[in-house]
Amino acid sequence: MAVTIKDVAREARVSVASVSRALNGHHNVTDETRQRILGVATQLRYAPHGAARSLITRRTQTIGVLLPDLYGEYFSEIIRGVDSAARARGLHLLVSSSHGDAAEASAAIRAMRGRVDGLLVMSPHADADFLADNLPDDLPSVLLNTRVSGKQYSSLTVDNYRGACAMVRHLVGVGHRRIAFISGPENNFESEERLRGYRDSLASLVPGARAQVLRGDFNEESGYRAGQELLAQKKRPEAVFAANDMMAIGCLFALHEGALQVPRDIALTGFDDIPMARFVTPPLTTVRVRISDMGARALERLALAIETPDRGKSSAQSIKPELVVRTSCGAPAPAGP
Amino acid sequence: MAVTIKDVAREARVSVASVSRALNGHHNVTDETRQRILGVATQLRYAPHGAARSLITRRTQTIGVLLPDLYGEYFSEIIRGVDSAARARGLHLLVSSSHGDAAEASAAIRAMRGRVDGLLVMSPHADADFLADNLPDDLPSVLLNTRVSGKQYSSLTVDNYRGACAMVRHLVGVGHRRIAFISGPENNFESEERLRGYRDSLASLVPGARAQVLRGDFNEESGYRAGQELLAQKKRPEAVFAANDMMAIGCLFALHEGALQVPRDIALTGFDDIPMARFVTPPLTTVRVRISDMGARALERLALAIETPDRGKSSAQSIKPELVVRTSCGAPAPAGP
DNA sequence: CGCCGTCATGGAAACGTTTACACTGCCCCG
DNA sequence: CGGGGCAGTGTAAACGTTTCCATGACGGCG
Repeated sequence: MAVTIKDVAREARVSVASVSRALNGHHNVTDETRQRILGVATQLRYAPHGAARSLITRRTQTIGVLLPDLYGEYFSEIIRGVDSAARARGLHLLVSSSHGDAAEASAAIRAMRGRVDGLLVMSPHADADFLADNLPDDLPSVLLNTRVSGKQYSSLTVDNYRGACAMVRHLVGVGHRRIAFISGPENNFESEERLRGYRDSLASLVPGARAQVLRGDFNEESGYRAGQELLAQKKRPEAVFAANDMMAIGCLFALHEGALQVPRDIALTGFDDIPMARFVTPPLTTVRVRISDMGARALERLALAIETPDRGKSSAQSIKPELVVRTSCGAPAPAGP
Repeated sequence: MAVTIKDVAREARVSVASVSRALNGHHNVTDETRQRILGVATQLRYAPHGAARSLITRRTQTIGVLLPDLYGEYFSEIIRGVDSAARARGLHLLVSSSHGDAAEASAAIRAMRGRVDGLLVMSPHADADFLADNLPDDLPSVLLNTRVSGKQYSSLTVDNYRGACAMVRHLVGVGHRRIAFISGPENNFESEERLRGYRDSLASLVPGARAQVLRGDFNEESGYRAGQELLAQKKRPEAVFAANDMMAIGCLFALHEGALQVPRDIALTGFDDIPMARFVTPPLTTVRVRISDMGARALERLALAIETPDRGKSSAQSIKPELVVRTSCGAPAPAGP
């Protein structure tokens, strides 16, 4: 059996109350007894039982993180940001990922009850109904890139729409007119917003242009297939805008196999600016999201909401992404990194 | 206040004992009352309090994961593997990362008491003393790539030594004689083993060869600096073997900036086979570790140890990595991926 | 008809903490 | 010299579960 506070109390010949006080640094305990207790505690290698403690204090020092998936650089960047912010505050992270469907996500949320002080929800397929049904209203939560922005929940969202618009504007500015788009999965908020940005800005900037959308799912494989589709076309677009970097990279490989040079023969751009985007050849022009920063900010927001439950009840923050011009788009890359 | 089991009991006009039995699927409760209880529970949106439950059951359904850092693809691949295995078993993950020094790591382990059923420790700088002082002996643990293999702890280790040997053998086989090495950080078990493999096999395969070791720290930046050092040398090596892929990629960029072609002018190889290794140009010849598999296997081992505390008490498993020949080493790449 | 076994249910203890409250000396002040 | 405050300590309640044990009803069998 593990050593409990009672063992320490017995050994130090005091009550458990005094042990608790001494260990938690309360002032109302003699220096002498405190020293004795601390000595016994370290000697016995006592560590308080987390569950017992948080049962009574109603604090767990833990944040629950709900992710749709852990695959790919995007999500690992997110949790890297979340983790570093959490560590700075002495919080732990209970991660739960890969909730394909709503039922799994719902179960995961329920399982978090009594184990976390707050919830960081990142579910691009979660909608208002799902959240209303599943988010306990006594648990502080922050939503990350979720369809529901505003009113009742605290949220942090990338302005995917404007990011996509900026990219299309850039491509048009470089001189491209026929611009194809590789879309993300259906029913994914981010995916939909980027597509909408593409459609709207193309329509407004290139009157009469026909939007060409290739189906994708955010994974490299689907980008590769889209690239193959493009190769098979007789009249290819001048530029391809993939809804995320991983698909752009997959597409790049397909084009390369088809002996097409990027950007000489065809321009190619992505979205997210995952670390890998700098390393492929040619380096990818993309939309920078500062993924890990976003994770960190989300955690900060949540931590604040936990500390002061009333303040900042439900504010929606939007993050404006930024165009990063490298060479894959055919534009002369600006100086700098 | 959140709804507790008492609320459910009152509403369903039964005792808390019956509610507990009904919800946990025990057989000794009438179908009728069970239905009534279940109805009330869902209607009240009752979710059991995790801390309270695990206080009495002594189970948390959670695994603690101790990582040195969350940065880079290597560790995110690890936790991806761990996570998928955990999910398959219905386990949650309490991650704690970035323990620069032993004191932090020690505190993290203590904080896990009563919150986890087992510990997955990945600390290349952890040694026997540290573990003996800090690992509670009543908590099942699995060590991942840690210096202490064998006797008292259950561990999973990549055979870094043989992996490095295989790489040197390959480079020599391709015809290279002057082979430099970019090392990882000091006091890192994996780093040391890879260096040892390089030294030993170079000495045995190329008698009289001089080992050239450039200091690195596993990060891209240090690989870049090593590349710059190489550029500055008058008599450059024919091949460079970086102790991990990230440094190889950094080095690749430096060489590229110096107008050196890889592999025509100089061969370059890495270690780990992170996903990015396939995507750089030229694709990196490296040593495949199957990082996420390793994480998954480690979790399986731990889960087993938790279920059957006596069996498999402390076995050391070693994973043999595998050479992946792409084009950066100057060898004709074999067919296939 | 009475006894015993079975089964559904309830009461209460237990898990390991924190903390409100009570208690004991002691000092200081009136 | 007595009482009030105060500082240090102990006792016990509370947190929300699970589970042991007791209880009572009921049916079957001798």
